[in-house]
Amino acid sequence: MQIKNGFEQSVYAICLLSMLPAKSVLPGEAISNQIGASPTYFQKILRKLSDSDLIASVPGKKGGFKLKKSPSEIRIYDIFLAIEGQQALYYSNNVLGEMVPKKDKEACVLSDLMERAETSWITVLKSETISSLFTELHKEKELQDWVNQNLVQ
Amino acid sequence: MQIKNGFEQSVYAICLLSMLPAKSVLPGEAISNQIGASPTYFQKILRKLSDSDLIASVPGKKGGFKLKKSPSEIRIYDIFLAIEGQQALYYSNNVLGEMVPKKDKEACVLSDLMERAETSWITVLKSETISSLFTELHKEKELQDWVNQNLVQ
DNA sequence: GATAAACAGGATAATCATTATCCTGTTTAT
DNA sequence: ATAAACAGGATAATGATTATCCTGTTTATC
Ligand code: SF4
Ligand code: SF4
Repeated sequence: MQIKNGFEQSVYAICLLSMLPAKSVLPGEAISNQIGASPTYFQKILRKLSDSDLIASVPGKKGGFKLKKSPSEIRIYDIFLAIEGQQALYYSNNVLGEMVPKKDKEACVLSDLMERAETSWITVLKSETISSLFTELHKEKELQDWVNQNLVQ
Repeated sequence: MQIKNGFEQSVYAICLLSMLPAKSVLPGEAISNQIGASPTYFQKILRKLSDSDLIASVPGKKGGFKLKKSPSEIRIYDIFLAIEGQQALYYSNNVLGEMVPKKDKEACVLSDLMERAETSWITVLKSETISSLFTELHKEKELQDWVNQNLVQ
C-alpha cells in the first residue's frame, strides 16, 4: 500500500507554479522534465489538478499551466484529494457483513474506527497549504531562476 | 491506493480467535473459509500475524492457530503493522531533493507534514483494541457457535 | 513405526492497479 | 497555414497484490 507517486510530484509541480509571475504559464513538458516524470503521464496528472480547479490550463501556442488559486488557498489535502480521490486510505470489503448480518442501525465498529483515523489524517493534511509549507523553498534562487527561464508569455 | 484487504480479514480472523476457549485452536483452513479468503493465501497472512506475535501457530495434527496476546492487548494498529509494515501510507520519493539539494540540517517540509499525518492516523488505530472494538460482536451467537463447531482439541 | 492433518516457507502464476506511450482532435500565437 | 501547446481516448508496460503449488516439518492417532 502506497500513496501514488503522483501526489508528491503534484505538490512540487504546484510549488513551481506558485513561483510564476502573474500572466505567465509553465508548459507541462517543462514541469515534467524538472520533476523527472514521464511527460505524457504527467500531463494526465496535471489534468487531474486542473479538474479539481487547483490549476488552470491555457491551450494553444504559448499555452501551459498556472495556478487557479493562491498558494495560501491550496491545502496539501486538496492535492491529495485531486490525485487519490476520496476514501483513499481504506474502505471496508464487508468481511464481517458476510459473517454476521448486522441490524441496520448498528454502525460497523471497524469502519467507524478507520473513518476516524482517516479523518484525523485528513485534518493534518488540511492544516498546511502550499504557502505555509514552502515559505523556505521559495527563497531558493535556483528554482526561481529555472521558473523564469521556462515560463511563457 | 488502498490498504490491503488482508488487513480487514486479519481483524476478523483475530476476532474469531478471541472467541476460542483456552487450550483450543482453529485450523487455518476453517478460518479462511469463514472469512471467504483463499486458504493458501490466507495461511501466509496468518503467518504474518504469527511473526508479529499476535497469534501462535500449533503445528501437527490437531494443530491450528490461537491468540498469543489477550484481546485487550491487541491494538488495531498492531494488526495494521503486521500486515502493511511500517511507513505504509507514505514515503518520499525525493522529488524535491532532486530539484533543490537542501542543507543537511533542514528537514523536508512535506515529509514532516506527511509524518505528522501518519502519526495522527496511527494514534487513532492505537486507541482501540480487539476487545474494545468487538464487545458487541462477541454477543453474536451464530459466530460463537461456528467457533465451537470448528475448534480443535 | 506408519499415516493423516496441520503449519512453514520457497517458487511461481494470475490478477489488478499504476505508470507510460501513442494518436487524434482542439486551441491559439505567429 | 503552421507550430506549439492542452484534451482525452485507447492501449501497452510495469509493478504490487493475490492465489496456487509443492516440498518439508511437526504431532496425534492407529
Ligand atoms: S462490520 Fe464494518 S468493517 Fe466489518 S465487514 Fe461489515 S462493514 Fe466492513
Ligand atoms: S523535500 Fe522532502 S518530501 Fe520533498 S523530495 Fe525531498 S525528501 Fe521528499
